[in-house]
Amino acid sequence: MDNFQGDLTDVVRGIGSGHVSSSTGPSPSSLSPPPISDVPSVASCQINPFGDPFVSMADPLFNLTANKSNNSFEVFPEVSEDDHIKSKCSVFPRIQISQSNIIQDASKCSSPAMAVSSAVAAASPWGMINVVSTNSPRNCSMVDNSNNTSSSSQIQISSSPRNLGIKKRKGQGKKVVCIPAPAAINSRSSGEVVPSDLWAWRKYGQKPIKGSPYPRGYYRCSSSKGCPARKQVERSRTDPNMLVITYTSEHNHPWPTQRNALAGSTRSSISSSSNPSSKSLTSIATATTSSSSRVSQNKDEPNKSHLASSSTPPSPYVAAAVKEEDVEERQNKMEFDNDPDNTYRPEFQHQPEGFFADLDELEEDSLTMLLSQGFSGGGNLENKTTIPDVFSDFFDDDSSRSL
DNA sequence: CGACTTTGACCCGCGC
DNA sequence: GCGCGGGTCAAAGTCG
Repeated sequence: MDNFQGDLTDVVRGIGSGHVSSSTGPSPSSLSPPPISDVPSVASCQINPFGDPFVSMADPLFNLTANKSNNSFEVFPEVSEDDHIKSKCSVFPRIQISQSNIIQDASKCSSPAMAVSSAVAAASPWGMINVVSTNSPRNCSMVDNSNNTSSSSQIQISSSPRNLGIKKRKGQGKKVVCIPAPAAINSRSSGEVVPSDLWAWRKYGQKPIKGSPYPRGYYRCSSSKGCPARKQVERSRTDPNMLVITYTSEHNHPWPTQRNALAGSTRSSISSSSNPSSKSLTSIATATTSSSSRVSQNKDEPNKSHLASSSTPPSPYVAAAVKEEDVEERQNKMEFDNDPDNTYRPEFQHQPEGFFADLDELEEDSLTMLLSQGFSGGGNLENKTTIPDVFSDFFDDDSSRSL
């Protein structure tokens, strides 16, 4: 049902594909994104037990220089969870898709921020992405951007035992992601906006939540049978412009393959796929995710929806490491890190070659779409970064699609 | 026809 | 023990 909905993936994609300049470090104040080459990478994208690309991916395209010494977790300070995401941003980094007016928000945070300069950001309603992992009490959360959602927004990712009143299951960790709701563009009649990611999600329920005027949607991973991964999507009570997405459980399967990704993706409640104009409006928000992939994954353009022909998520997205709340999960992550066979592991910045190798496996259109999402919007490519030749064709070819 | 969304009912955990 | 609220199930309907 999130057909119209913007996608986290989209957000990420925008980031990654857009000229992502990211900076981590305690100087959020630097409003001008450093040249890509100088930009420290966001983080090592490490494990994302949930398999969510936006959670853990770095941006290989731009070869963000990762802090090689810094593996993910350290990059992102822990943040606490709270039932309501408060508008206090204290200690965690943000990924900022910097669009001129966006970065300043970073200064609000005392924590390291990633300034992501993205041409795409311009086209995207989401200017800022705040990826957070949580563990410590009350940290940042959502910035009150009610007034500037269009230009600035964030994605917040946190793990917490009980986010938003969600019952915690044993052994499960949760990640909460807050993103600006692509409202009008991606909302359906219900008013619900459901960002999605590269996984295929199937809605299995919706419930009104006490204390919130907005219902919560329940989704499970449909990329693979028996996958326990679930997510809940609801609007923030404190800021209706923000969506709070809670991921629960991990995917028990590799990154969805093209086939899997397409599974159940044929439906498109939005006409965007067939309607060029609407598509252009929603391309950023919808084009990529599994769910969104439903939108974009039309039979007409079956290959455009996913990155997924490779078990390794070849995501050029800005990555953020998420710190798990549970020790167990952390251990699992560590295991992931140490596990060469881990299929989820999007540690691209450390393995650029591997990344490109994976790209070969991707279907051209998938990549095209992916990349186009990011680059087509802003048009600042030339001065932002050097795009590997391997992608140039995609950009050229695809830019028109998203425009 | 298959896969999805919708939605009411049911189940379960938690607090009182 | 009971009630509330959240999470899940599953039938019905929708869509491509």
